[in-house]
Amino acid sequence: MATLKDVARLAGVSVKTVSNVVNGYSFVKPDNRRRVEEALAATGYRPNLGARNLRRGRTGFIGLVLPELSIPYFAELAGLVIAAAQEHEWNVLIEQTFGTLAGERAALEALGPHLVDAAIVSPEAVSDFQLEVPTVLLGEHEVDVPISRVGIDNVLAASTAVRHLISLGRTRIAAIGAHPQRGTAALRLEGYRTALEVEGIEFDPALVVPALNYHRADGAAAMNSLLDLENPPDAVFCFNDLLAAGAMRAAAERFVRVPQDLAVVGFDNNEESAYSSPSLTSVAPDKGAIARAAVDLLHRRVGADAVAVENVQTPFSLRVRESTAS
Amino acid sequence: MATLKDVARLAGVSVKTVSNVVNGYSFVKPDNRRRVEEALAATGYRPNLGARNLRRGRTGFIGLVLPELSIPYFAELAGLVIAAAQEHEWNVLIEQTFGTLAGERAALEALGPHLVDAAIVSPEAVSDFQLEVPTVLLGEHEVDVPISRVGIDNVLAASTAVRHLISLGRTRIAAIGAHPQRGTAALRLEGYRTALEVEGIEFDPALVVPALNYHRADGAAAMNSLLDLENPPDAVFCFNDLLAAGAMRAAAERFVRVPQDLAVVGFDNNEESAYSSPSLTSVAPDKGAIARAAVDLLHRRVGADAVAVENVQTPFSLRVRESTAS
DNA sequence: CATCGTTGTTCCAACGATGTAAAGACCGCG
DNA sequence: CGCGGTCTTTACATCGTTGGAACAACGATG
Repeated sequence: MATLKDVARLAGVSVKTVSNVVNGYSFVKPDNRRRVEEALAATGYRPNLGARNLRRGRTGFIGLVLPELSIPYFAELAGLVIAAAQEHEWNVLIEQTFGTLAGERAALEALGPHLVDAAIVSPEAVSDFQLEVPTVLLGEHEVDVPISRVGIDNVLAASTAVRHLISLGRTRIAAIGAHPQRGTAALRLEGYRTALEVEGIEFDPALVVPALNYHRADGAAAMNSLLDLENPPDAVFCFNDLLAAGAMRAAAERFVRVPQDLAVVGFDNNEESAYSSPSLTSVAPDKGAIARAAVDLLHRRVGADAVAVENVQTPFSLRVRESTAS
Repeated sequence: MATLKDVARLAGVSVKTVSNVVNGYSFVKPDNRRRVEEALAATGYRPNLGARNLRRGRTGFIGLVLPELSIPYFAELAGLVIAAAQEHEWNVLIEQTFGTLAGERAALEALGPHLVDAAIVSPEAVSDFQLEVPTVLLGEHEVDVPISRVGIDNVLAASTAVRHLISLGRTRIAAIGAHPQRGTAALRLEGYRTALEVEGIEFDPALVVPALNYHRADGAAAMNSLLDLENPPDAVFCFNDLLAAGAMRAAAERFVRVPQDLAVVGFDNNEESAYSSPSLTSVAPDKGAIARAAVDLLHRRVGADAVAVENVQTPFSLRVRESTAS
């Protein structure tokens, strides 16, 4: 592995001159610059990032803390964050929390200034933060500390989804995904209730089903409990697409037809949702916009002395598919 | 940010003694050890990884090169690799190639010894490697250089899947996913042909459909072309679950019933495949075993002088579900 | 009591890069 | 020819850590 020293020796100049060339410093004699560039090419020099960052006081990494890569929403998002980070010459370090308090604490603990320049965190459990690097939160989970956020208007998005169901003529509309701690769940529930109220449909607490995790199995379990009701729903709003996938699966197993007997809306617009049978209507956040906004915000923040709190709202849309065909 | 120096000053000992305590060196007077530990706790000291790795000649990272995180198989695998890497105190750096030659070259170019200690690569296009760090390949894509590999027996797995279809009494069995360059595709095709031969079914080239990418859309397109045949298949073996998802979607759109009119088998056993309607029979590689084997292999390799080539074969199973119910 | 080996601690150099300051080269101008 | 000013290059210190050598303290040994 060639170092600056090797290149310098080969080019017959000092180490610093090579460093200057590498970093695009203007005042280098054309003749020397040429010799250095030849030596760089000849040795295949690549800067040692550890050393460079040690000297510069940066690490060149940002942390991305999320529940689990096997959840499609977070996998898609992670891919987009990696792409966005590349624009700023950042590498991304992914930490999985599995949605647990202990996991989130461990991940946040691990991401000090010694490891990352900044962090993007998608919290589900922690509320007390002890931050050492610029951080931006994804989603709406509430925490005690003022931190910048990026996300969509969950209340509006949820109410849009539910009003879409109502526009189909459905009146017994269930919600799957209530959660005692998650802020995002609370907001989506609020949007659900708002939509019912606006449209003059009475709120029935029996139609709101909690989900401890947001996996497919939870959606299936919730759907089964709804179908066991004396007066089952004719539509269901699921707080993410995995819950919806589970719900549709459970409905199919019980020969409940979607959308005829039961209209279903999801949230997140996972790629798979366009290909399920029936395909799933879903709230589609602009994931690319979220990733870019988060990374750009951190990029502005790093090195800045002011610690302003920004809230970025990214756009969303409703993708109407077969699961809510009329 | 506290450094060793700060801790040393606080504890009234030399920097090296603190370093010794941090690194678990035995010969430290109990009294000093106690004082150092108190000082460590008081300052909340965390080692600067850049500096440590600079000194040690390590980086503390391994690279994971894969096509795309939005492909569920790779997302799930990435999550497992991250978990496995943690056991060895490694952080994982993910590079996406999007399956292109240029992307793979760029990713491999970026992962020198200055950035990672080792790399796990899932290649689809490159064949000429220029490796600077210990590397292990996932899958069976052929390359010119001898490198260690981890993966399943693709021929056996594919033939197992196809023989399962034959055992259902199907005779016109199609294959979706042939690809001119991908080694894995060649092996799965070989397994397909082997199974036909063993079971005495004539090979019909019209039933083998290529797929340039392995996304859902490609599976749908391939399925449509198969259904346009004069004599369409009664079963189809898809080289991954995404192709199968697309195929099932296309079948549903044309009112072809799965499994009655068409049995479908996929490959990879994505989590979503258990929840589709109908649920998808799929070859299930043990992804956890793959991740662990790859990381462990690299861990043995790093620091070793011998450059032996190992080939690790991990187990797989066939998950039979509704798409091949009889 | 001199010697020795074992413990425990410190000092110094080094990993590879960059910021700073200062020295050297070179120019035009009076 | 000497001066000041602009380029251009260099030596040196430094980031935080660890390896190695040197040194100091200690009890045990003959």
